[in-house]
Amino acid sequence: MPSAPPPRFNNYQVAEIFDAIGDMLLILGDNRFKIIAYQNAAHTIEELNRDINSIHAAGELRSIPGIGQAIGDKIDELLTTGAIDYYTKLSAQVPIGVVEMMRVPDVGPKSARRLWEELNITGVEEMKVAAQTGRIRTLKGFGVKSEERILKGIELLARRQDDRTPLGDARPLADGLVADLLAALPPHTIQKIEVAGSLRRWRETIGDVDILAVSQEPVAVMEAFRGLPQAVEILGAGERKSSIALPSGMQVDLRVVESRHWGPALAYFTGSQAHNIAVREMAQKQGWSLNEYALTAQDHPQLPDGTERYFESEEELYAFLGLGWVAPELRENSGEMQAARQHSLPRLIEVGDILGELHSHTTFSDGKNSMEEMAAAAQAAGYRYWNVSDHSIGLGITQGVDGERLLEQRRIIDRLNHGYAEAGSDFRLLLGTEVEILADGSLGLPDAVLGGLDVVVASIHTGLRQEREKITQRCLAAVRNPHVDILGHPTGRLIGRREPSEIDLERVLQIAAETGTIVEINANPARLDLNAPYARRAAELGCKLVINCDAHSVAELALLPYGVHTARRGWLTPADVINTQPFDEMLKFLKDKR
DNA sequence: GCCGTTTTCGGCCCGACTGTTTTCAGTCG
Repeated sequence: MPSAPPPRFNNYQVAEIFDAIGDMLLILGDNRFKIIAYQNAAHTIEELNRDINSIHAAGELRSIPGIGQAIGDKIDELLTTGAIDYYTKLSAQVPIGVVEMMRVPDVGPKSARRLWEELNITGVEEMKVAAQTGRIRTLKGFGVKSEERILKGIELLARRQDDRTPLGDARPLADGLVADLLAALPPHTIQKIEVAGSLRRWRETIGDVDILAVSQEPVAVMEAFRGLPQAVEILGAGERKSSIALPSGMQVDLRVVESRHWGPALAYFTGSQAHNIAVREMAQKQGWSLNEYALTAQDHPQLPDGTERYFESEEELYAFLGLGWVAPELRENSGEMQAARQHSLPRLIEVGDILGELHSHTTFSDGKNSMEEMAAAAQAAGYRYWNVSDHSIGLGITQGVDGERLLEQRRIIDRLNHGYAEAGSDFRLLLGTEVEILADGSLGLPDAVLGGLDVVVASIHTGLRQEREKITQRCLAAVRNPHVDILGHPTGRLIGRREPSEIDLERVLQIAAETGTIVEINANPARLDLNAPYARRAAELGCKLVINCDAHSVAELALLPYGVHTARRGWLTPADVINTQPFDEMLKFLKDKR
């Protein structure tokens, strides 16, 4: 009897298993470096820009950094048999509820293990009851405060539905906090202040907000920070470091350092942890120990131990170590250290490089502003060209455009373009559509209509849950259509709300490269689709990309930085992105469609 | 458990804050 094929695991699911193994080993008190190895492997797999199944099939698991013999074998076992024996045995040993207890802030592996072994507590709810009834204080080393902290932590955990905040929510919150803090203090109390952490790296979701400041009066700054009206909870209160919780449950940390420490401090608090460790290891090889304040000589060939070096900027610190300055978006220990050593870091794309927008909506479909209003806003924002691309009819949720309404849009665009030319402006409108890729792979408008348009964006909005092969073929049919210029938001994901479709992106990107189809990075912070790792992969495969706001209103023109910084996280240069090009050159890329 | 521009064995980043302590472990980032 033929056995059923093992279930398919995606990168995220594989990473979750190795994360869980790491957590269980933590609770069991196993070798800490072994635990770090599992955590690193999980992190690497989650960030991978290729499907782990295809890497496995190619026999290339061991070429992934951080995957060696043991973990490589376990991945092979999982993908071949559908399970990992080692993981199954660990799961039988450590109750899953004990692992979950570690998700409560201030409950770590040591506490979780003692509560489990000494009080027989095997879940968050049991832990809550034990804290409420004063059982926990009976343990040596735990007191009333410990119980209060645990209860507070459980409350905090419940308040935030998800433990990470989308970038698009966190960024304005952080900027608002900085403004409020500055306003709460006498002028010039703070000399420098910057949002660091994963926000400065423009990660698509944020765990907590890190703010770094320089001030001669750290205590006053700390007090003002903890006194902010947004602070519903004080999570920590030191002389130079405080933490607060916002109503959403998100944590914000503020650190105050001296001016001479700014370089190492900003680098340190920007992270990522993996990047920091790599920088520290480099420093160590040169006889320096690096912390968030300074380099300190340690086994240095010429200098006595304890000799310190300070840096007022990150650039000086990196240069001292023989490294080019690494843009925060690249600091993920995914090749940037090697490039920094060789001084071959790319000239990353910047917001100012973007000259036009090729995907936008108006009141002809589900946009909030008219064509005239959108065009005026685009022109005022300094764009040189703007493509009006309303949804094709039949999407159900919106009205849309058909051949006739497109003719109406063409008349408006011709009139407006004529006006720009008359006024001596080189700003130009283009007529396009965001045509729906239907469930069977055909398009929502006939080729004869698409052929008359300047720019065709093709996207999927429905049937996103189709199985892998079906949705991949559906998308490939659109990519191969000679009228389709751009593939819009390729995976359809909505961060924190809707998983990406099962689409085989590796294959889609290959065919996009072959056919000269441009791939979109959708700048809406809810989408960021392609994501950074796949944007990087797309460029590697020879695709050209476009960064589009997909603006549905004048206000959404402001979303562009989210797209550009995602492109930067994908190592993209202006040459990779067609809407950095002047109008005529950009059109040449569109005509390159094969 | 991983890894090698000093190493295939012996390393593997570093400090602030808190609580329950009488000098430090746990947690976090």
